[in-house]
Amino acid sequence: MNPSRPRIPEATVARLAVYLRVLTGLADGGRAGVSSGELAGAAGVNPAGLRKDLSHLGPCGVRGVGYDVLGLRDRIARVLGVERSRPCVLVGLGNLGSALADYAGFGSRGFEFVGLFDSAPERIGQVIGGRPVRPVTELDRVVAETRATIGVIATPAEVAQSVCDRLTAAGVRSILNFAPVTLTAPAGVDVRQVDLSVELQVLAFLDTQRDAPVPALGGMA
Amino acid sequence: MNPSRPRIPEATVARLAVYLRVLTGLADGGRAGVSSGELAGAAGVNPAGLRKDLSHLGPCGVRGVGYDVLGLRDRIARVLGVERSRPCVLVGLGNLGSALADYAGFGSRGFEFVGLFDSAPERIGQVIGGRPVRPVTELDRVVAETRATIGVIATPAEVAQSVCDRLTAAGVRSILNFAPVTLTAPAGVDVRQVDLSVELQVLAFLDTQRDAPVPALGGMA
DNA sequence: GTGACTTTGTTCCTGCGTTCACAAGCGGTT
DNA sequence: AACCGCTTGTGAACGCAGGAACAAAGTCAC
Repeated sequence: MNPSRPRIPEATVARLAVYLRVLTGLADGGRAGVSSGELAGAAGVNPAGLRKDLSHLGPCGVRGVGYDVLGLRDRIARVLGVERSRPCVLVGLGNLGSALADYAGFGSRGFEFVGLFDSAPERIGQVIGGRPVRPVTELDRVVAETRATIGVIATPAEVAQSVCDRLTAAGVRSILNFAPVTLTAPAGVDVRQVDLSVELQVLAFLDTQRDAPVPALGGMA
Repeated sequence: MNPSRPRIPEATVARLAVYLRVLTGLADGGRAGVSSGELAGAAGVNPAGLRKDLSHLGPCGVRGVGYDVLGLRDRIARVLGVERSRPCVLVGLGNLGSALADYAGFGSRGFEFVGLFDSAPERIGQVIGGRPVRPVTELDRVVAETRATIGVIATPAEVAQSVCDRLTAAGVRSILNFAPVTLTAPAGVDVRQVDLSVELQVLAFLDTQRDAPVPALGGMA
């Protein structure tokens, strides 16, 4: 129903990325068409919800038939902005940072790490994922030169805020933070937090709740 | 208002884990008391929302004064089940898996990796985070012996489903999956999906939307 | 002992996301 | 050419999360 851009819910955007991954797999497998039911099953969501998500991009299926795999894939890719490659910088090349830099999935999804930065001298010069690690002192210059607008923080928690400050000062406007701290950024800068231990703790809570659904009443130990 | 256990929203549980991290930091800093406003600021949420989250554990603050840092920390820890150490197994010791196994934050939050598993012969025997890497053939036995109920999957996407099947067959009932595939698990098994590229794509979309907020209506700068 | 201030805990309300159910439309078949 | 089955797209209701405002309660000052 919508023209194209305005107002796509964030939850929908996250699912569109999942659909895109599933569709890419189907396309590689040679599939030409797919129904909402099958696609929803492969993505782990409700078929009606999937159709509603897709309705935000306008009509893109054929009634009575289903969706064209390649067409839908390209359409979602265009909406998500995967068509053009986006320059990103990554700060912190510890275990997690190295994993991110080496992850092939980013390149095929329109992300290119144009700069890897670390403060440890022994890491400078290492080549990870085809890119050399540079000292953080070059961060501002590289961000300005490459016009990178996305920054990923995979540093220890203690320095994450200062890295965030430097990134925003250099012009980065979207930050993905893996450090277990809540970052403060200027208005207009979007920060997304991924806390691995939080995910685990939610899992542990559900585990606890399943073991002891109703303890006794209210009395504590 | 609630006794203690039944019905805490999942979104609240995720935030409780964040509060717990902030409170631990305050406690280490020697702080004795804290108000909802300050705690909310440090956690990046609304003060009223924080109080509502905390109300699920019953009254735990003092009106006119605030919250006792240590008391609140212990209370949240008890609700989240951090008090007792939970045995977890981790499958896939690539870059990401190694980062997880080596992450000190898990141990201090009540998670203990009692088994690290990989299928690559060159990784067997390596010691990561103080634990040796074992062949996946020992997975079933170790899960049974340690009674591990939580499994973490950090393998390539192609084998994630088969690893999931083996974990559930061995008795694991909570799974945290980092592989970019949608897993199918039996009823009663809780699967949480963390897709790093999805997070990045949501960020990229918001970036795109900001650059071109209205396609054809409002003129751009 | 009384008053006033501070902060919590709760309640109401608004908005969003999700799900269910139906109408519209297209292809295949006779 | 007309019918029938299948699938999409949309409209409406339900439930939930988030935010703001108010009442309860405890402490500090005098």
